[in-house]
Amino acid sequence: MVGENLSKGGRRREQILSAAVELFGEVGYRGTSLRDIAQRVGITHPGLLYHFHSKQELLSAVLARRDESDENTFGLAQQGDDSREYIRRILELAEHNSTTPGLVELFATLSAESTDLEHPAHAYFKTRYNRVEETFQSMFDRLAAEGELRDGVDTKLLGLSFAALMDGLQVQWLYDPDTIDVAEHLRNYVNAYLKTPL
Amino acid sequence: MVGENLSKGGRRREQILSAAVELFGEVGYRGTSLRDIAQRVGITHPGLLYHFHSKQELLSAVLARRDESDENTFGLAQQGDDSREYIRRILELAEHNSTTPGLVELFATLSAESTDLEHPAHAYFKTRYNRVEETFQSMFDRLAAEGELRDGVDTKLLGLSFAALMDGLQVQWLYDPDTIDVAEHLRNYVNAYLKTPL
DNA sequence: CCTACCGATCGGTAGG
DNA sequence: CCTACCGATCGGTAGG
Repeated sequence: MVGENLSKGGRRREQILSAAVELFGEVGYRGTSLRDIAQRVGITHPGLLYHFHSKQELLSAVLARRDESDENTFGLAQQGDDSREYIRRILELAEHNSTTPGLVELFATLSAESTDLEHPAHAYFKTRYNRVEETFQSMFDRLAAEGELRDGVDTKLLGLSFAALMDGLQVQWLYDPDTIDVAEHLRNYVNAYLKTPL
Repeated sequence: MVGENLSKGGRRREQILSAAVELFGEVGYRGTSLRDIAQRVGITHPGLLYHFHSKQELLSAVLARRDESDENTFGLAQQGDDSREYIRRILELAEHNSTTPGLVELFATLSAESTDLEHPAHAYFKTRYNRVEETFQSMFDRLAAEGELRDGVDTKLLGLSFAALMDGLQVQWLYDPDTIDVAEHLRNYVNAYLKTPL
Protein backbone atom coordinates (compact mmCIF):
# COMPACT_ATOMS: atom_id res chain seq x y z
CA MET A 1 0.00 0.00 0.00
CA VAL A 2 1.34 3.34 -1.04
CA GLY A 3 1.76 6.16 1.43
CA GLU A 4 1.30 4.30 4.70
CA ASN A 5 3.64 4.03 7.64
CA LEU A 6 6.54 5.78 6.05
CA SER A 7 9.75 6.95 7.64
CA LYS A 8 10.89 10.49 6.95
CA GLY A 9 13.00 9.24 4.08
CA GLY A 10 10.12 7.18 2.78
CA ARG A 11 7.85 10.18 2.79
CA ARG A 12 10.41 12.22 0.88
CA ARG A 13 10.71 9.47 -1.68
CA GLU A 14 6.95 9.59 -2.15
CA GLN A 15 7.04 13.35 -2.68
CA ILE A 16 9.73 12.94 -5.29
CA LEU A 17 7.83 10.18 -7.05
CA SER A 18 4.65 12.25 -7.20
CA ALA A 19 6.50 15.23 -8.62
CA ALA A 20 8.22 12.97 -11.14
CA VAL A 21 4.89 11.49 -12.27
CA GLU A 22 3.54 14.97 -12.86
CA LEU A 23 6.54 16.30 -14.72
CA PHE A 24 7.30 13.20 -16.79
CA GLY A 25 3.66 13.40 -17.79
CA GLU A 26 3.73 17.04 -18.71
CA VAL A 27 6.96 17.22 -20.66
CA GLY A 28 8.14 13.62 -20.96
CA TYR A 29 11.10 11.86 -19.41
CA ARG A 30 13.58 13.52 -21.72
CA GLY A 31 11.98 16.93 -21.26
CA THR A 32 12.15 16.82 -17.47
CA SER A 33 15.27 17.77 -15.52
CA LEU A 34 16.17 16.51 -12.08
CA ARG A 35 16.31 20.14 -10.99
CA ASP A 36 12.67 20.65 -12.00
CA ILE A 37 11.59 17.70 -9.90
CA ALA A 38 13.78 18.62 -6.94
CA GLN A 39 12.48 22.19 -6.94
CA ARG A 40 8.89 20.99 -6.73
CA VAL A 41 9.78 19.04 -3.60
CA GLY A 42 11.79 21.90 -2.15
CA ILE A 43 15.24 20.32 -2.25
CA THR A 44 18.27 20.61 -4.49
CA HIS A 45 18.95 18.20 -7.29
CA PRO A 46 21.89 16.52 -5.58
CA GLY A 47 19.43 16.11 -2.71
CA LEU A 48 17.16 14.21 -5.03
CA LEU A 49 20.06 12.05 -6.17
CA TYR A 50 20.61 11.05 -2.56
CA HIS A 51 17.22 9.26 -2.73
CA PHE A 52 17.42 8.03 -6.33
CA HIS A 53 20.89 7.45 -7.64
CA SER A 54 20.16 8.34 -11.24
CA LYS A 55 17.42 9.68 -13.46
CA GLN A 56 16.86 6.20 -14.83
CA GLU A 57 16.44 4.76 -11.35
CA LEU A 58 13.79 7.37 -10.66
CA LEU A 59 11.99 6.41 -13.85
CA SER A 60 12.05 2.74 -12.87
CA ALA A 61 10.61 3.57 -9.47
CA VAL A 62 7.83 5.61 -11.07
CA LEU A 63 6.87 2.74 -13.37
CA ALA A 64 7.05 0.19 -10.57
CA ARG A 65 4.77 2.32 -8.42
CA ARG A 66 2.22 2.48 -11.17
CA ASP A 67 2.30 -1.29 -11.62
CA GLU A 68 1.66 -1.65 -7.92
CA SER A 69 -1.52 0.41 -7.97
CA ASP A 70 -2.51 -1.21 -11.27
CA GLU A 71 -2.29 -4.58 -9.61
CA ASN A 72 -4.64 -3.37 -6.90
CA THR A 73 -7.28 -2.10 -9.30
CA PHE A 74 -6.90 -4.85 -11.85
CA GLY A 75 -6.71 -7.51 -9.17
CA LEU A 76 -10.09 -6.37 -7.89
CA ALA A 77 -11.48 -6.58 -11.40
CA GLN A 78 -10.22 -10.13 -11.87
CA GLN A 79 -12.36 -11.36 -9.01
CA GLY A 80 -15.54 -10.22 -10.77
CA ASP A 81 -18.24 -12.87 -10.74
CA ASP A 82 -19.39 -12.86 -14.35
CA SER A 83 -17.66 -11.46 -17.39
CA ARG A 84 -20.12 -8.59 -17.88
CA GLU A 85 -19.35 -7.40 -14.39
CA TYR A 86 -15.69 -7.69 -15.27
CA ILE A 87 -16.08 -5.32 -18.22
CA ARG A 88 -17.97 -2.86 -16.09
CA ARG A 89 -15.03 -2.79 -13.71
CA ILE A 90 -12.70 -1.97 -16.55
CA LEU A 91 -14.95 0.85 -17.66
CA GLU A 92 -14.93 2.08 -14.08
CA LEU A 93 -11.16 1.99 -14.21
CA ALA A 94 -11.30 4.21 -17.30
CA GLU A 95 -13.59 6.59 -15.44
CA HIS A 96 -11.26 6.54 -12.46
CA ASN A 97 -8.37 7.48 -14.73
CA SER A 98 -10.06 10.78 -15.50
CA THR A 99 -9.45 11.75 -11.88
CA THR A 100 -5.68 11.25 -12.28
CA PRO A 101 -4.75 13.21 -15.40
CA GLY A 102 -1.12 13.22 -14.28
CA LEU A 103 -0.87 9.46 -14.55
CA VAL A 104 -2.73 9.38 -17.84
CA GLU A 105 -0.41 12.01 -19.23
CA LEU A 106 2.60 10.14 -17.93
CA PHE A 107 1.68 6.95 -19.70
CA ALA A 108 0.54 8.56 -22.92
CA THR A 109 3.73 10.59 -23.14
CA LEU A 110 6.12 7.90 -21.99
CA SER A 111 4.67 5.11 -24.10
CA ALA A 112 5.06 7.27 -27.21
CA GLU A 113 8.58 8.47 -26.50
CA SER A 114 9.57 4.91 -25.51
CA THR A 115 8.85 3.83 -29.04
CA ASP A 116 12.52 4.56 -29.56
CA LEU A 117 14.60 1.41 -29.05
CA GLU A 118 17.16 3.39 -27.06
CA HIS A 119 14.66 4.72 -24.56
CA PRO A 120 15.20 3.36 -21.02
CA ALA A 121 11.52 2.41 -20.73
CA HIS A 122 11.23 0.70 -24.12
CA ALA A 123 11.29 -2.87 -22.81
CA TYR A 124 8.91 -1.96 -20.01
CA PHE A 125 6.23 -0.71 -22.38
CA LYS A 126 6.63 -3.55 -24.81
CA THR A 127 6.03 -6.03 -22.00
CA ARG A 128 3.22 -3.96 -20.58
CA TYR A 129 1.36 -3.80 -23.87
CA ASN A 130 1.51 -7.55 -24.23
CA ARG A 131 0.16 -8.04 -20.73
CA VAL A 132 -2.69 -5.60 -21.21
CA GLU A 133 -3.66 -7.11 -24.55
CA GLU A 134 -3.73 -10.59 -23.05
CA THR A 135 -5.85 -9.37 -20.17
CA PHE A 136 -8.38 -7.88 -22.54
CA GLN A 137 -8.33 -10.88 -24.81
CA SER A 138 -9.10 -13.19 -21.90
CA MET A 139 -11.92 -10.84 -20.97
CA PHE A 140 -13.44 -11.31 -24.41
CA ASP A 141 -12.74 -15.05 -24.23
CA ARG A 142 -14.78 -15.24 -21.05
CA LEU A 143 -17.59 -13.31 -22.69
CA ALA A 144 -17.50 -15.71 -25.62
CA ALA A 145 -17.52 -18.74 -23.34
CA GLU A 146 -20.61 -17.41 -21.60
CA GLY A 147 -22.30 -16.86 -24.95
CA GLU A 148 -22.44 -13.09 -24.59
CA LEU A 149 -20.46 -12.34 -27.74
CA ARG A 150 -21.67 -12.22 -31.30
CA ASP A 151 -20.62 -15.12 -33.46
CA GLY A 152 -17.44 -15.02 -35.47
CA VAL A 153 -15.56 -12.36 -33.49
CA ASP A 154 -11.82 -12.68 -33.11
CA THR A 155 -11.06 -12.16 -29.41
CA LYS A 156 -7.36 -11.64 -29.99
CA LEU A 157 -8.06 -8.89 -32.51
CA LEU A 158 -10.61 -7.40 -30.16
CA GLY A 159 -8.26 -7.43 -27.18
CA LEU A 160 -5.56 -5.54 -29.01
CA SER A 161 -7.99 -3.05 -30.51
CA PHE A 162 -9.59 -2.41 -27.15
CA ALA A 163 -6.19 -1.61 -25.64
CA ALA A 164 -5.28 0.61 -28.59
CA LEU A 165 -8.60 2.40 -28.44
CA MET A 166 -8.18 3.07 -24.74
CA ASP A 167 -4.76 4.62 -25.30
CA GLY A 168 -5.86 6.68 -28.27
CA LEU A 169 -8.90 7.99 -26.45
CA GLN A 170 -6.81 9.02 -23.50
CA VAL A 171 -4.55 11.13 -25.69
CA GLN A 172 -7.58 12.83 -27.22
CA TRP A 173 -9.03 13.30 -23.76
CA LEU A 174 -5.85 15.11 -22.71
CA TYR A 175 -6.43 17.60 -25.50
CA ASP A 176 -10.12 17.98 -24.71
CA PRO A 177 -10.87 16.86 -21.14
CA ASP A 178 -14.33 18.40 -21.08
CA THR A 179 -15.86 17.04 -24.25
CA ILE A 180 -14.47 13.51 -24.33
CA ASP A 181 -15.76 10.67 -22.18
CA VAL A 182 -13.32 7.80 -22.52
CA ALA A 183 -15.52 5.27 -20.72
CA GLU A 184 -18.50 6.10 -22.90
CA HIS A 185 -16.55 5.41 -26.07
CA LEU A 186 -15.22 2.16 -24.68
CA ARG A 187 -18.71 1.06 -23.67
CA ASN A 188 -19.96 1.92 -27.13
CA TYR A 189 -17.14 -0.15 -28.62
CA VAL A 190 -17.84 -3.21 -26.51
CA ASN A 191 -21.56 -2.98 -27.17
CA ALA A 192 -20.94 -3.40 -30.88
CA TYR A 193 -19.76 -6.94 -30.14
CA LEU A 194 -22.12 -7.92 -27.33
CA LYS A 195 -25.39 -9.72 -27.99
CA THR A 196 -27.08 -7.63 -25.30
CA PRO A 197 -25.62 -4.18 -24.64
CA LEU A 198 -24.24 -3.07 -21.30
CA MET B 1 4.49 18.48 -54.98
CA VAL B 2 7.41 17.80 -52.73
CA GLY B 3 10.91 17.34 -54.07
CA GLU B 4 10.48 18.65 -57.62
CA ASN B 5 12.33 21.42 -59.39
CA LEU B 6 14.30 22.55 -56.41
CA SER B 7 17.18 24.95 -56.26
CA LYS B 8 20.30 23.94 -54.38
CA GLY B 9 18.97 25.68 -51.28
CA GLY B 10 15.60 24.04 -51.75
CA ARG B 11 17.18 20.62 -51.94
CA ARG B 12 19.13 21.26 -48.80
CA ARG B 13 15.96 22.30 -47.03
CA GLU B 14 14.38 19.04 -48.08
CA GLN B 15 17.30 17.06 -46.71
CA ILE B 16 17.02 18.89 -43.41
CA LEU B 17 13.27 18.31 -43.23
CA SER B 18 13.66 14.58 -43.88
CA ALA B 19 16.30 14.25 -41.19
CA ALA B 20 14.11 16.24 -38.80
CA VAL B 21 11.12 13.98 -39.46
CA GLU B 22 13.23 10.94 -38.66
CA LEU B 23 14.79 12.31 -35.51
CA PHE B 24 11.71 14.05 -34.10
CA GLY B 25 10.03 10.70 -34.61
CA GLU B 26 12.70 8.67 -32.90
CA VAL B 27 13.37 10.79 -29.85
CA GLY B 28 10.74 13.52 -29.96
CA TYR B 29 11.10 17.25 -30.58
CA ARG B 30 12.55 17.89 -27.16
CA GLY B 31 14.90 14.94 -27.40
CA THR B 32 16.38 16.05 -30.72
CA SER B 33 19.17 18.60 -31.01
CA LEU B 34 19.85 20.78 -33.99
CA ARG B 35 23.33 19.32 -34.07
CA ASP B 36 21.91 15.80 -34.49
CA ILE B 37 19.87 16.91 -37.47
CA ALA B 38 22.67 18.93 -39.01
CA GLN B 39 25.11 16.05 -38.70
CA ARG B 40 22.77 13.73 -40.59
CA VAL B 41 22.76 16.21 -43.46
CA GLY B 42 26.50 16.76 -43.31
CA ILE B 43 26.52 20.38 -42.23
CA THR B 44 27.09 22.21 -38.96
CA HIS B 45 24.24 23.35 -36.76
CA PRO B 46 24.72 27.05 -37.52
CA GLY B 47 24.53 25.90 -41.13
CA LEU B 48 21.13 24.44 -40.40
CA LEU B 49 20.06 27.68 -38.76
CA TYR B 50 20.88 29.48 -41.98
CA HIS B 51 17.97 27.55 -43.58
CA PHE B 52 15.62 27.50 -40.59
CA HIS B 53 16.01 30.36 -38.18
CA SER B 54 15.03 28.47 -35.07
CA LYS B 55 14.17 24.99 -33.88
CA GLN B 56 10.52 25.98 -33.68
CA GLU B 57 10.53 27.19 -37.26
CA LEU B 58 11.91 23.82 -38.32
CA LEU B 59 9.14 22.08 -36.43
CA SER B 60 6.51 24.23 -38.12
CA ALA B 61 7.96 23.43 -41.52
CA VAL B 62 7.91 19.70 -40.73
CA LEU B 63 4.24 19.84 -39.74
CA ALA B 64 3.31 21.96 -42.75
CA ARG B 65 5.02 19.49 -45.06
CA ARG B 66 3.03 16.64 -43.60
CA ASP B 67 -0.23 18.52 -44.04
CA GLU B 68 0.67 19.06 -47.66
CA SER B 69 1.10 15.35 -48.39
CA ASP B 70 -1.94 14.58 -46.25
CA GLU B 71 -3.98 16.89 -48.42
CA ASN B 72 -2.84 14.96 -51.46
CA THR B 73 -3.80 11.59 -50.10
CA PHE B 74 -6.96 12.69 -48.35
CA GLY B 75 -7.98 14.84 -51.29
CA LEU B 76 -7.87 11.80 -53.51
CA ALA B 77 -9.97 9.88 -51.03
CA GLN B 78 -12.61 12.61 -50.93
CA GLN B 79 -13.32 12.15 -54.62
CA GLY B 80 -14.33 8.51 -54.05
CA ASP B 81 -17.62 7.67 -55.73
CA ASP B 82 -19.49 5.89 -52.97
CA SER B 83 -18.84 5.88 -49.24
CA ARG B 84 -17.66 2.29 -49.11
CA GLU B 85 -14.98 3.12 -51.61
CA TYR B 86 -14.10 6.09 -49.44
CA ILE B 87 -13.48 3.86 -46.43
CA ARG B 88 -11.35 1.54 -48.49
CA ARG B 89 -9.16 4.49 -49.42
CA ILE B 90 -8.70 5.33 -45.78
CA LEU B 91 -7.71 1.75 -45.03
CA GLU B 92 -5.26 1.99 -47.90
CA LEU B 93 -3.88 5.12 -46.31
CA ALA B 94 -3.33 3.13 -43.11
CA GLU B 95 -1.54 0.47 -45.11
CA HIS B 96 0.52 3.11 -46.83
CA ASN B 97 1.55 4.49 -43.44
CA SER B 98 3.30 1.22 -42.66
CA THR B 99 5.78 2.09 -45.40
CA THR B 100 6.70 5.35 -43.68
CA PRO B 101 7.47 4.40 -40.08
CA GLY B 102 9.36 7.66 -39.62
CA LEU B 103 6.25 9.73 -40.17
CA VAL B 104 4.13 7.46 -38.02
CA GLU B 105 6.67 7.70 -35.25
CA LEU B 106 6.85 11.46 -35.65
CA PHE B 107 3.14 11.90 -35.18
CA ALA B 108 2.74 9.39 -32.39
CA THR B 109 5.61 10.95 -30.46
CA LEU B 110 4.79 14.56 -31.18
CA SER B 111 1.06 14.29 -30.51
CA ALA B 112 1.78 12.78 -27.10
CA GLU B 113 4.45 15.25 -26.06
CA SER B 114 2.31 18.12 -27.38
CA THR B 115 -0.28 17.25 -24.78
CA ASP B 116 1.58 19.79 -22.69
CA LEU B 117 0.01 23.23 -23.06
CA GLU B 118 3.46 24.81 -23.33
CA HIS B 119 4.54 22.66 -26.25
CA PRO B 120 5.05 24.63 -29.49
CA ALA B 121 2.91 22.12 -31.43
CA HIS B 122 0.04 21.97 -28.94
CA ALA B 123 -2.37 24.16 -30.90
CA TYR B 124 -1.46 22.39 -34.12
CA PHE B 125 -2.43 18.97 -32.80
CA LYS B 126 -5.58 20.18 -31.15
CA THR B 127 -6.76 21.61 -34.45
CA ARG B 128 -5.60 18.57 -36.35
CA TYR B 129 -7.52 16.18 -34.12
CA ASN B 130 -10.71 18.12 -34.63
CA ARG B 131 -10.26 18.09 -38.39
CA VAL B 132 -9.56 14.36 -38.51
CA GLU B 133 -12.53 13.56 -36.29
CA GLU B 134 -14.82 15.63 -38.47
CA THR B 135 -13.53 13.94 -41.58
CA PHE B 136 -14.23 10.52 -40.13
CA GLN B 137 -17.61 11.57 -38.80
CA SER B 138 -18.66 12.80 -42.23
CA MET B 139 -17.47 9.48 -43.63
CA PHE B 140 -19.83 7.65 -41.29
CA ASP B 141 -22.57 10.18 -42.05
CA ARG B 142 -22.27 9.34 -45.72
CA LEU B 143 -22.45 5.65 -44.94
CA ALA B 144 -25.56 6.26 -42.86
CA ALA B 145 -27.18 8.33 -45.61
CA GLU B 146 -26.61 5.51 -48.07
CA GLY B 147 -28.17 3.03 -45.66
CA GLU B 148 -24.97 1.07 -45.13
CA LEU B 149 -24.80 1.59 -41.37
CA ARG B 150 -26.59 -0.33 -38.67
CA ASP B 151 -29.42 1.52 -37.00
CA GLY B 152 -28.87 3.63 -33.94
CA VAL B 153 -25.15 4.29 -34.31
CA ASP B 154 -23.78 7.65 -33.25
CA THR B 155 -21.58 8.87 -36.09
CA LYS B 156 -19.91 11.54 -33.98
CA LEU B 157 -18.92 8.96 -31.38
CA LEU B 158 -17.75 6.64 -34.14
CA GLY B 159 -15.66 9.29 -35.85
CA LEU B 160 -13.76 10.13 -32.72
CA SER B 161 -13.26 6.49 -31.77
CA PHE B 162 -12.04 5.64 -35.23
CA ALA B 163 -9.42 8.38 -35.02
CA ALA B 164 -8.39 7.31 -31.53
CA LEU B 165 -8.18 3.68 -32.56
CA MET B 166 -5.98 4.57 -35.52
CA ASP B 167 -3.57 6.46 -33.29
CA GLY B 168 -3.48 3.80 -30.61
CA LEU B 169 -2.90 1.03 -33.14
CA GLN B 170 -0.04 2.93 -34.69
CA VAL B 171 1.74 3.20 -31.35
CA GLN B 172 1.32 -0.53 -30.80
CA TRP B 173 2.51 -1.16 -34.32
CA LEU B 174 5.70 0.80 -33.60
CA TYR B 175 6.40 -1.61 -30.76
CA ASP B 176 5.56 -4.68 -32.83
CA PRO B 177 5.75 -3.88 -36.55
CA ASP B 178 5.68 -7.54 -37.62
CA THR B 179 2.68 -8.84 -35.72
CA ILE B 180 0.29 -5.90 -35.93
CA ASP B 181 -1.71 -5.01 -39.02
CA VAL B 182 -3.25 -1.59 -38.42
CA ALA B 183 -5.49 -1.69 -41.49
CA GLU B 184 -6.86 -5.10 -40.55
CA HIS B 185 -7.91 -3.87 -37.11
CA LEU B 186 -9.51 -0.79 -38.58
CA ARG B 187 -11.42 -2.88 -41.12
CA ASN B 188 -12.59 -5.15 -38.35
CA TYR B 189 -13.77 -2.12 -36.40
CA VAL B 190 -15.73 -0.64 -39.27
CA ASN B 191 -17.29 -3.99 -40.11
CA ALA B 192 -18.87 -4.13 -36.68
CA TYR B 193 -21.02 -1.17 -37.69
CA LEU B 194 -21.64 -1.97 -41.37
CA LYS B 195 -24.71 -3.90 -42.51
CA THR B 196 -22.59 -5.72 -45.07
CA PRO B 197 -18.91 -6.12 -44.24
CA LEU B 198 -16.11 -4.79 -46.38
C1' DC C 1 27.19 27.90 -45.50
C1' DC C 2 31.67 27.84 -41.67
C1' DT C 3 34.48 28.97 -37.30
C1' DA C 4 34.24 30.66 -33.03
C1' DC C 5 31.82 31.71 -29.33
C1' DC C 6 27.90 32.81 -25.85
C1' DG C 7 25.07 31.91 -21.54
C1' DA C 8 22.08 28.42 -19.88
C1' DT C 9 21.20 23.97 -18.56
C1' DC C 10 21.98 19.06 -18.23
C1' DG C 11 23.07 14.55 -15.14
C1' DG C 12 26.20 13.35 -11.96
C1' DT C 13 30.15 13.50 -8.29
C1' DA C 14 33.07 15.07 -4.18
C1' DG C 15 33.06 15.99 0.24
C1' DG C 16 30.97 17.07 4.04
C1' DC D 1 20.40 16.25 2.71
C1' DC D 2 23.66 20.91 1.04
C1' DT D 3 27.47 23.63 -1.44
C1' DA D 4 30.45 23.58 -4.94
C1' DC D 5 31.82 21.87 -8.92
C1' DC D 6 32.54 18.89 -13.30
C1' DG D 7 32.40 18.03 -18.48
C1' DA D 8 28.97 17.75 -21.93
C1' DT D 9 25.45 19.61 -24.50
C1' DC D 10 21.84 22.85 -25.65
C1' DG D 11 19.78 26.78 -29.01
C1' DG D 12 21.28 30.72 -30.87
C1' DT D 13 24.44 34.75 -32.52
C1' DA D 14 28.53 37.36 -34.64
C1' DG D 15 31.04 37.93 -38.39
C1' DG D 16 32.58 36.55 -42.34
